Amino acid sequence: MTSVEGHRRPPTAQQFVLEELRRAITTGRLRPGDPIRQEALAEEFDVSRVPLREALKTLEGEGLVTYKAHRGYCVQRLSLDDLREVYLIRELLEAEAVRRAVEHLTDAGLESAERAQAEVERAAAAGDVLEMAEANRRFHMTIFEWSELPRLVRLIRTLWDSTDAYRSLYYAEEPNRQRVIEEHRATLDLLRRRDAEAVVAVLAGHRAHAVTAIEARLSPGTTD
Amino acid sequence: MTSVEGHRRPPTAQQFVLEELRRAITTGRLRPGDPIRQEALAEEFDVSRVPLREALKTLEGEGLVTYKAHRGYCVQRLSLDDLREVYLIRELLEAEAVRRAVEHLTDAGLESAERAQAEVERAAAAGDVLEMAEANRRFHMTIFEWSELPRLVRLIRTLWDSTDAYRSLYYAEEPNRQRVIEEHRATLDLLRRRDAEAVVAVLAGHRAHAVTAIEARLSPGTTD
DNA sequence: TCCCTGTATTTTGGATCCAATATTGATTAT
DNA sequence: ATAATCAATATTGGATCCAAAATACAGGGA
Repeated sequence: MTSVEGHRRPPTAQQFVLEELRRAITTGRLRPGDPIRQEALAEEFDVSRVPLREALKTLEGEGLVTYKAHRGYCVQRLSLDDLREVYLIRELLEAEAVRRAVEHLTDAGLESAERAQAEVERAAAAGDVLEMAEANRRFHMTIFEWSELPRLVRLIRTLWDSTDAYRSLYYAEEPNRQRVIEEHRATLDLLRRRDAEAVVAVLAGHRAHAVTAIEARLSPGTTD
Repeated sequence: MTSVEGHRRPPTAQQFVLEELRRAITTGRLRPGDPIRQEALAEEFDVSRVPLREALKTLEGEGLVTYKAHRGYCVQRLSLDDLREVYLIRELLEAEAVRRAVEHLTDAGLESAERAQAEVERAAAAGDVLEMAEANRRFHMTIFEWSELPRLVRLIRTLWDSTDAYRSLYYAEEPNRQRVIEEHRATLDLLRRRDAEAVVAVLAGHRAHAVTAIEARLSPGTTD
C-alpha cells in the first residue's frame, strides 16, 4: 500500500533527461536564447537523441523551450514580463481552485495539508532548500486538488514548472523561506474557518511579494 | 524569388501525424479510453513510430491523451465534466484576455477582426462548416492576441484544441451557427465602444449556451 | 475451482544509422 | 570590395533494429 512516488531514480531515460533539462535550465547552465544542440546534450546525459527529443517536446508544451522545424529547440527567454504573465495567469486559476477547494474541504484533507506543512517546516529546519521547495509545492497542490478540477490543477502545475528557475531564486533567501512558512500557517488557519477569499488574498499577496523580490534580484540597479 | 510570406515548406511527418491524430480523435475514430497502438497507427499513417511518438508527446501536453511509462498512450476521456471544466477555465482566462485586449485596442486591430468576421460569414453562406469553425477561431484569437499576453493566448488556444470534438458537434446545427454570427456582430459592436465587460458577458453567454447545447445532444433522454 | 507461477507474446523504450534541411564558408563575377 | 552562387559541413528528421517491460497465457499446485 505504500505510495511509491518517493523515488529518486526516474524509471525511464526520458524522464531522467526531462528532470536534468529542467535543472539545467533552472540553474542557468542552459541559458535563455541558447540553441539546444541535441547530440552534445545527449552525449552529456549518456542517452541517445530519441528520449532527449521526447523530453524536449514535453518542455515545448510547457513553454520552457521553443521549437522550429529543421532548426531545433531554443531555451525560451523568460523575461520579467513572462514571469509577470505567468503569475497573472496563476492568480486567475489558483483563485478559482481555492474557492472550489474550500467547498469540498474535509477534515481528512486538512490533515494531509497539515502533514505537508510539517514536511515544509522540517526541511526548512534542516536547511534543505530543495526539499523545502518540493514540500511547498506538495502543500499547495494538495489544496488545489480538493477543487476536484483535475485539468485546472494540471494547468497550475505546468505553470509552476515553467517558473522553477525563478522560484529557486526566491527560495535562496532565508527571509523569503520564513515568510513562506508563516503564509502557510495563516493559510491553514483560514482553511479551518472555510474562508476562501482570505486564502485567495494570502496567495495573491505571496505572488506579489515573490514577483517583487525576484524583480529586485534581477535588476539590481533599481532597488530603492 | 523570395516571397514576403514564409515559404511554404512540405510539412514534416511529425506535423502531419499530429494533424491526423487530432482529426482521428475529434472525429471519434480513436475513441476515448482506447489505448493507442503505436505500430498499427504508424503503419496506417505510413510513418515510423518516432514522429508518431513525438506527436503523442505534444498531445499529452495538450491533455488530449494520457501517458504511462511502459504502458503507452490512451485517448483521454472527455466526459461532460471535463467539458464543463475546460469551459470554466476558458471563462477565467478569456475574460482577462478580453479586458486586456480592450486596453490595447486599435483601429487597425478592429479592422482585422472585422475581416475575420467577414470570412466567418462568407464560410457560413457557402455552407462550409469546417471553414466556418476555423474562421471563428481566427476571429476570437485575433481579439485575444490584442491582450499582448502571448502565454495566456497560447493557453486559451490549447484549451480550444482540447474540445475540438465537441465544438464540431455544436457547429453541426444551423441555429447554432446563426447564433455565433450574431454574437460576433454584437462583439464587434461592443468592442468599438470599448465595453470590455459587455464583451465578457457575451462570451460567457456563448459558452453557457454551447455547454447546454452539447449536453442536450449527448444526453438524448431529454430531446425529441 | 481458484490462485500462483513461469513462460511466451505483445508493446513500448532506446540506440544507431541514414536522409533531408539548414548553415557556413569559399569562389566567382560584377 | 561586395554580392550572389555553389560546395562542404553541421544539425535535425526519420527509419530500422534491438532491449526492456508489461501483458497474456498455459500449467501446476493447494
